[in-house]
Amino acid sequence: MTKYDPKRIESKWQKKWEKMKTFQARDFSEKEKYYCLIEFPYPSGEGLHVGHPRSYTAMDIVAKKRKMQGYNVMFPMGWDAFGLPAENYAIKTGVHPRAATEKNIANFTRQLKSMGFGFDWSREINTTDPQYYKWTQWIFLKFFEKGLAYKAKMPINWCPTCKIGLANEEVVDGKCERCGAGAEKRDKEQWMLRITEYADRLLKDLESVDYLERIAKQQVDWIGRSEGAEVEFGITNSELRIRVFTTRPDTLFGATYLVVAPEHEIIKNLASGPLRVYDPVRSETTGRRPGGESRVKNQGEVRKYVEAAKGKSDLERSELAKEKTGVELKGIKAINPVNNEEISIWVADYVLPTYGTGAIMAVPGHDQRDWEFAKKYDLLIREVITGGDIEKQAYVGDGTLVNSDFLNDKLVPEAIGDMTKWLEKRGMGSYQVNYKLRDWVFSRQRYWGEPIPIINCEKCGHVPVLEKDLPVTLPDVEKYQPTETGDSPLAAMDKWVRTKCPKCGGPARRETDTMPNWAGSSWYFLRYCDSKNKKSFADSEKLKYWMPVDWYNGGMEHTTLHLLYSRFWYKFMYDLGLVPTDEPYLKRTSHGLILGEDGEKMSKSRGNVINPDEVIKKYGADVLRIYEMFMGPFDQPVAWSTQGIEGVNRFLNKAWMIFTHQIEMIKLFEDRGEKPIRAKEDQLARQLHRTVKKVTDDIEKMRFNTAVAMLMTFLNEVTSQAEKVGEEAQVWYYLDRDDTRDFIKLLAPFAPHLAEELWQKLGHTESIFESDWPGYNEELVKLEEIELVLQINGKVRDKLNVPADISEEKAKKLALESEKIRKWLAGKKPKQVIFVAGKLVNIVV
RNA sequence: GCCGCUGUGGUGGAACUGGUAUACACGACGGACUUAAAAUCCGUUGGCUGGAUAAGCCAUGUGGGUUCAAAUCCCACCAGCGGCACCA
Repeated sequence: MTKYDPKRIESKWQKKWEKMKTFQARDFSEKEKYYCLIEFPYPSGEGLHVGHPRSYTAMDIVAKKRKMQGYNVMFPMGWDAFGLPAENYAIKTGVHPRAATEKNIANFTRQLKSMGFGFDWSREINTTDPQYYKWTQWIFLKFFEKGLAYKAKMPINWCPTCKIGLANEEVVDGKCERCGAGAEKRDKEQWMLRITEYADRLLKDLESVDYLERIAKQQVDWIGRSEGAEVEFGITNSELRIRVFTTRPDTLFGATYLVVAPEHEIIKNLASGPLRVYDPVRSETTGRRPGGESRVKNQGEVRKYVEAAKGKSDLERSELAKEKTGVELKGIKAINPVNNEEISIWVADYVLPTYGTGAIMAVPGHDQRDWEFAKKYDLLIREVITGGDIEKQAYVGDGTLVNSDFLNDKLVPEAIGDMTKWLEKRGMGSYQVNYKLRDWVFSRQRYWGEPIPIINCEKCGHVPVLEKDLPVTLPDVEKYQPTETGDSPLAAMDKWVRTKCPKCGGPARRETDTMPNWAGSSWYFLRYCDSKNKKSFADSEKLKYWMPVDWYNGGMEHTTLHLLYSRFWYKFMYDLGLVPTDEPYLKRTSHGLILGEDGEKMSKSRGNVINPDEVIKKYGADVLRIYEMFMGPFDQPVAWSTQGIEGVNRFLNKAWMIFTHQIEMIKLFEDRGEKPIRAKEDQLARQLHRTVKKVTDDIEKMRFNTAVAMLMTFLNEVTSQAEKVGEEAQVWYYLDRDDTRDFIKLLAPFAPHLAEELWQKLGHTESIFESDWPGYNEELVKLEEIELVLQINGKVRDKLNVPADISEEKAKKLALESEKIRKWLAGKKPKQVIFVAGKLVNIVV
């Protein structure tokens, strides 16, 4: 008998599968299609992380099972290769991101191929390939054409020392990661995508797809729909107005002050000096002087506060909520439209510019944050809803209205409706649906991304690059560092920047911003359907055949951004008639992170990184695959265990030993024209049927850990029933050809190399993945006999072996006859006897 | 801070819609084989009382509740993890 040698069999089958095109998907096959998708990796310099194979193995198991179930399966792979790390590496070393990326991809490819995944490599894509990003740019132009791409002034992180824009990740504790100087917010003209236009549908259509509950929940919350009213407050001695959004227009009589975000335009507009207005065509800011406005008296103080807020992140601003700060805009007052009361206006950084209108009406009596703020600054707290004690804290519950004129004695829901109507009638406000979701900042002032295909012409404004001129390729630059003006390094490439306007032919300048990493990943699953198409992003017939994705697995960390962005792009394309359905993914699941042995996130600096290459070298890919599935519940984070992997190694060695032996024995019998013995047939056969059922079901529910446990249990059963038979006292495992075949099939998606090798030893010439998935007999799965539990007051007192289908009457009778039960009853009369079929009898005394 | 999730032996975890808590695996301990070690095989293994493989009590983060019955449902609290829009 040969020893289990994963190295030999794994590379052997990997080569064979590639040669035989075993896992290639066929366009327009008559079989039903099944599209399995995993998030394509960013090919980092560190190589494959043991976390990657967790998701890939899971979907690989699904894909292989589906193939055996007769589907035409597509399970593609590609590279999400634009991104910050390659660029920062380039800044440090001068190595072109393209070169670094190519090298990393080669390494990733080697690593992935050594795992035995059934990827269809013929469809491989790479977001940094001009033939790919040509279509990313093309889709952007569609957004531009439809008015969903626009420019707006948005804050970026800015390091005043390095004079460059920073990604959020590069700001650590409010400081620039490179030099340690305090990072600031700085306004910059940015390309935006109007995702909010789709907020409604992104929310509603979640009902039509099968996403894991917590994934759908997180999306719903991220979109954050709320109904309420927008209310307009006038300002004393001014034509300016402040609009606020509130979900509680019923409390308007209790609004005793307003709070605006430090970024709110009213602050600039009420300051002395010219009103600054940005001219998008000329890319500059010009001054305009508003006439006869009132002025804030404590401008110095306000300006200082606004400046300080620039150095804080949104996170800090809301985190500091315990100690809320603010400054009153002295000398001006707002007018409450319902009662013409003059109320003070404050600026406070706990109000964020990005939500609602960037201004709120404060109702300290009925909002806890407002209440704390009012207590601190000694502002009026007025009760307008009964039911609480506003001296102690804000009352946020239901109740009837008081101190509210025409709303008095009404209940909250009615008051909301009445107030909204009242405001609408007088033009002071309106019913409004508000979303937390914000438009998507689509510009990056970076090198390693898709150039935004826009040409800025002095005469014509923003002009799209002609379709025939796509792709706008990334030019080589001398420096990868963003420029001191905050523009991308492309801005320094004068030759590249200077071009002609496609509309008027006059001199014009190229857009130098690039797209965010999310761009390429927002539509990659479409390109897989037709990855080599030169005429369009993908052939519409092929899209019709393959889309939508049947099952998409990825990380929880992508739930709100990537998942939402790609749904948005897809819906937009659906509206243009470019894709066949209105949702891209039928089913979405998530995997948990793999942590280091210390329970911490794996990272170089912690020194707890496990390299999959080393694991494969020591144990083989099949062991790594099964260990990653066995280590814990798939959707939860689990810590790596070097010891735990030993158990899986033993399991596969045992499987190899048992089956190579038994296959020889079966052949021996068959050669002699005898039927192999299958004594104890009943027990083992029933166990096998149970195993088939459990593994079949568990894969669908992504409960891979219990599926593996079941495979182990079966093997334990096989060994425990083995006997020595014959003259040479050979071990006999009581498995005939059919049993052996079925078990190997169950093992195949988990340990494809081992299973394929055993399959061949059984005498098959075609791949095991061309065979069919085993079925089971529901009758044989059922237990014949059960252990009936006898309880008294819910405590187990005795157990009886009885037929599984025992009747209620008989079970109760047996229970009361039990000696132990009689002892516990001690002559007392049972009050109640409860019978649970197939489980227990509980006697209540 | 906001949103989402998790908490069960020495460890990773199992327990389907409330119904035998601790499957499977790791580790530990004892034994077999071996000159020895590794590997392999067999046995024991939640805690406490007990000579016991007799009997019993206590255990699913903490405190309460619902129920004949709670790891599972409800309320409050504690701890940890993920996301928070320019990391991907």
